[in-house]
Amino acid sequence: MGGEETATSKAPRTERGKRTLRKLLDAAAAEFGERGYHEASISGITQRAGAALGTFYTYFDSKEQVFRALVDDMGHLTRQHIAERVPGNVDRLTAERLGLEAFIEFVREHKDLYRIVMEAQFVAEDAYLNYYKVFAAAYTRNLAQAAEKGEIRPGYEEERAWALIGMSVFLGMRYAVWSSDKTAKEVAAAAAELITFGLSPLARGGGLGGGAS
Amino acid sequence: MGGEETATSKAPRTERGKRTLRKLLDAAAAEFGERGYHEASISGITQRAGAALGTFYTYFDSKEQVFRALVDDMGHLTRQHIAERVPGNVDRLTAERLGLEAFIEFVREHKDLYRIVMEAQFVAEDAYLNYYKVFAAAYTRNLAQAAEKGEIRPGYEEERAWALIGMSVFLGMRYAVWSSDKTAKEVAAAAAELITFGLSPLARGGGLGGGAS
DNA sequence: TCGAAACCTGAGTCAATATTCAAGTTGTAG
DNA sequence: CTACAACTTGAATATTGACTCAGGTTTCGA
Repeated sequence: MGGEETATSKAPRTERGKRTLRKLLDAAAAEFGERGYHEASISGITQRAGAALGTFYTYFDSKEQVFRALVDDMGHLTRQHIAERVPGNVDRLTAERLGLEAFIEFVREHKDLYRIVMEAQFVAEDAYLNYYKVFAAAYTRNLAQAAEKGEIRPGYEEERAWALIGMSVFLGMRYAVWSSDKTAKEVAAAAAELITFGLSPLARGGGLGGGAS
Repeated sequence: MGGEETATSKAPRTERGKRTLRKLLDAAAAEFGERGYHEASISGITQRAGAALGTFYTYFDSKEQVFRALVDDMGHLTRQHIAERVPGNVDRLTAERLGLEAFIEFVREHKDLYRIVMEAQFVAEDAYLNYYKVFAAAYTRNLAQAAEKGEIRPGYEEERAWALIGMSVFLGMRYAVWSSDKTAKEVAAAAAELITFGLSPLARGGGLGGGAS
């Protein structure tokens, strides 16, 4: 997959240009995040950025292109943030808890960008697909490796990856985007307990986060 | 709560009217499902329905109103379909598996409507919120009851409900909307195994679906 | 310091389409 | 059969907002 660099001809060549581009990207994130893709307007973006309408087209070909750029950006940022918070040497079950905790925190700090990712499903489906496929592939691999090491039960790696991603996404939506009435730690502990032991009454009740609500 | 009946003044009074309304609703589901809310056009809807443009406004006040009507409809249909497939007397863990299986099958048969529900997050956020809140509340209650009966470990009912809904939604998206490369039964079995025992290598490996991929 | 390249400006163009409405057609009660 | 209500029609209206462009201003290497 190639598209690291965006449009070739539109890259800024001076310091001033770089500053303007950054202002426009931040403004676009805010505008799309607050108003959604279709309610958002280019003039809204340039107003937020303190620039003239035409300036937008110095750096972007279209409304859709800047939106896609933001989605890709979010993918990088998310993976980076989670990687920073999850040491490479912990076992899979611990990694799940820390990863979810980091994810929820991240979403809280980037609600706008997160909303953009979700809306990409309807605006730039391929970008959205790619976003989650990258996650799912990495996740599937991690699960398979953990299974080999005996850290988790083997089997169903792909289905589990999608199930776990869905869990994270919805917990992020509910406890980061919609409301922050519980801490990321609490939510992550609850989910980790579920991921580790399932719902079965036979599993040991102690363990991680305690057990009571 | 309460909006069962839609607009009062716009209800059809003759057989012909009822038929036209139904054609418009079906056409709207197809148009929104295929093209998304904003790409969809009223003229697209009326063309599919074989009606004139103005006829749409005999039955609906606006584009958004018909969209909301479809979201509400989907909520009813989904709950009904799942309730039909999950006997009331089975234990919670079995209910989870059957419910997910029914859900995936349902999404496969109603991809258009399902896409509409997801897009509602950006078009009619309150309708979307309501859709999931109803599910989450019911789910939370079911989990609490099951815990009382000793069918599952108690605690974290609300977080678990959202986590499980997220799982279903993403598995539905991946294995029903995007691709049908696995049967609903297979996917449900994998998820049920995860929900029941978690990932822990300590849980018994036999049980439900076997274990190997 | 100079000039070209880079950048900025915002009024104007243009296509799309949600919604209205005045004039017809069909159904049905009496 | 008649007349009114229900329904249908599609051209016209009105708004919106993405995108263009011709002319300025700023930057920066030489």
